[in-house]
Amino acid sequence: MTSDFETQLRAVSLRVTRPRLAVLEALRDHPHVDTDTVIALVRANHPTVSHQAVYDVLRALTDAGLIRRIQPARATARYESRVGDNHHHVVCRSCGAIADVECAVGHAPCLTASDDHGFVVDEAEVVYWGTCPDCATDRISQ
Amino acid sequence: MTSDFETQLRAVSLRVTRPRLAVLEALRDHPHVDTDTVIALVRANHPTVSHQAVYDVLRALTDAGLIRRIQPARATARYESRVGDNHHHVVCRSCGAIADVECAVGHAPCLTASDDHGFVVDEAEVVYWGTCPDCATDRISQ
DNA sequence: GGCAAAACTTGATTCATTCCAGAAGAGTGA
DNA sequence: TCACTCTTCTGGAATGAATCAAGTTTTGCC
Repeated sequence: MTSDFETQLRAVSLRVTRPRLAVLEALRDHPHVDTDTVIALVRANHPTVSHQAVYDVLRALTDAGLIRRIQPARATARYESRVGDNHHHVVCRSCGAIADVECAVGHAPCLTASDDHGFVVDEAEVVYWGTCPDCATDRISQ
Repeated sequence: MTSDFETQLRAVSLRVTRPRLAVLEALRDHPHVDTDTVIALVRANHPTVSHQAVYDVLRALTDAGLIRRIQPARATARYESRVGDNHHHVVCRSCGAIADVECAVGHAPCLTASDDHGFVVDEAEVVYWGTCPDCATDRISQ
């Protein structure tokens, strides 16, 4: 378990520290959480970790590609540990809930822009906007 | 020209005010600008407009669907006046430049999630990440 | 064990965005 | 055209996520 994260960290030549392991654990157990929640989760087990350390760790892990930062409009940054597969997200407009969505179309035609304006594109990010089941129910019952 | 914007505003039952017209003009002439730039552009013609008014107007116009807010990760909010067609954006990782991209695939298979988790999806937003021509050139020449 | 570099702690700061109270302006009916 | 009402705007202060800075601790390596 922990040694798994250790391996991941070493693989990208990052040192293995308690804050980093704690962040990785928190993200494994709670996908799509924002920075504040990560801090709270980490402190549940390691009360002395500073918020600055969490920001630092999140940035380091993101740069290293171990976690992914997602930031839908009008929301604070969220992170998830699932990387490598090109999956996407559905975001609820009303409550901000996020769920994973597999990339429907196999080799992903949507990942190729029609006219790239000379840009060298290396990733396509898709965000589906809508209403989650809970909010849809609320709206009807009101 | 101006009367065109006036019509748009009235169509969504928003009052026609100088700040609103100024913001719409600024966005027509400068697509993909951030809030600060909008404020600067508006003040070029109407020096007395407060920053709060611009924030207010941008929100009102966004809610009304006259403009669209785009907010790539690690960047401040940007706005564009092109709405209605489902076009997407290429964002340069290094300088933040944004360019429009037509939706390549006609009726857009990428707009349909494979498993929507019960979400009612009404929009799919695609962001292509990469390097713009200028930054690519810089990198090579260094 | 001991050393250098990387990472962490504490505390302050920045900056986009929002909140608030009062003033001004737009639309409406007489 | 004029007065009235409600929306919008002005100016200033406040919020909150994220970053910066200085000094201390820890990690990985010899």
